[in-house]
Amino acid sequence: MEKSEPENLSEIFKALAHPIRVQIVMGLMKKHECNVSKMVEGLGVPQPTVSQHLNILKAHGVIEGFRNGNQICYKVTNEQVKKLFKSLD
Amino acid sequence: MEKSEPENLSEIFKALAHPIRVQIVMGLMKKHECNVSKMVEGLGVPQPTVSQHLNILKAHGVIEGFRNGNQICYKVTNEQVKKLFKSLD
DNA sequence: ATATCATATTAGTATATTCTAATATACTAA
DNA sequence: TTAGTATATTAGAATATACTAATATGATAT
Repeated sequence: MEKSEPENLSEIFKALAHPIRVQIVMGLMKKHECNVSKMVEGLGVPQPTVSQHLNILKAHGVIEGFRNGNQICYKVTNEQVKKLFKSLD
Repeated sequence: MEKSEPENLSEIFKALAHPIRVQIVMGLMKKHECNVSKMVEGLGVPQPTVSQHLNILKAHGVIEGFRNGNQICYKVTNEQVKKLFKSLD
C-alpha cells in the first residue's frame, strides 16, 4: 500500500476537492473533533448534504466517525491529510 | 485573494484530483521543468490527453508554460502546491 | 411502546469531468 | 513556401459528482 503513489494521492485530493469538505477538514484540524449537528450549524448547509460529504471523506479514508450516544463524532485520522493541512499554515 | 480560504484550497485540490495530473506535478517537482513530448513519453498516454491535463493545471494556476522554440516547457509556479508536495516526502 | 433527536440513505435530476478522434496552430528547417 | 515536429483545441459520448427532497435508521427519554 504505497502511500505516495499518484493513484493514492489523487484519491486524497479528490476527497478534498470541494469547498464544504475542505471546511469540514479544516474545522476538524482546529477543533480536533466535531459532531454532525455542529457542522451543519457552522456550515449552514442541509444535514443530508453534510452527511454525504462526510461519507465521501470517510470512504476515502480521510476521517473516521465514533458514535457517542445519540451523536457521531468525527476526527481526521489520515496522517497524510494532517501533514498536508499543517503545511498550509 | 486569501490563499487559504476553503474555496481556493478546494480549487487546488480539484486541480490535483487526477492521477495523471499528480504524476505531472510530481515529475515537475523532481526535474524542475519538462516539455510536453517528454511527458507524453513518460506517462504513456496520448498527447491530447496530456495537453488537456496541462491546461487544467494551468487554468488553476498550478503550472506555467514557457515556449522554447519548437516546444513548451512547463514548471510548477504555485507556492502552495510546492509546499503541499514537499510535505508529503 | 412511542416520540424525539441525530444521522444516514435513496432516488432523481442537473452539472461537470474524462476520454477519444479529428483537426488546428505555432515554430523550424529545407 | 512546403514539410515536419510540437503542442493545442474541439466535439461528442461515457461516466462521475453534487444537490434537493423524501425517507429510513439508531439512540434516548418518557
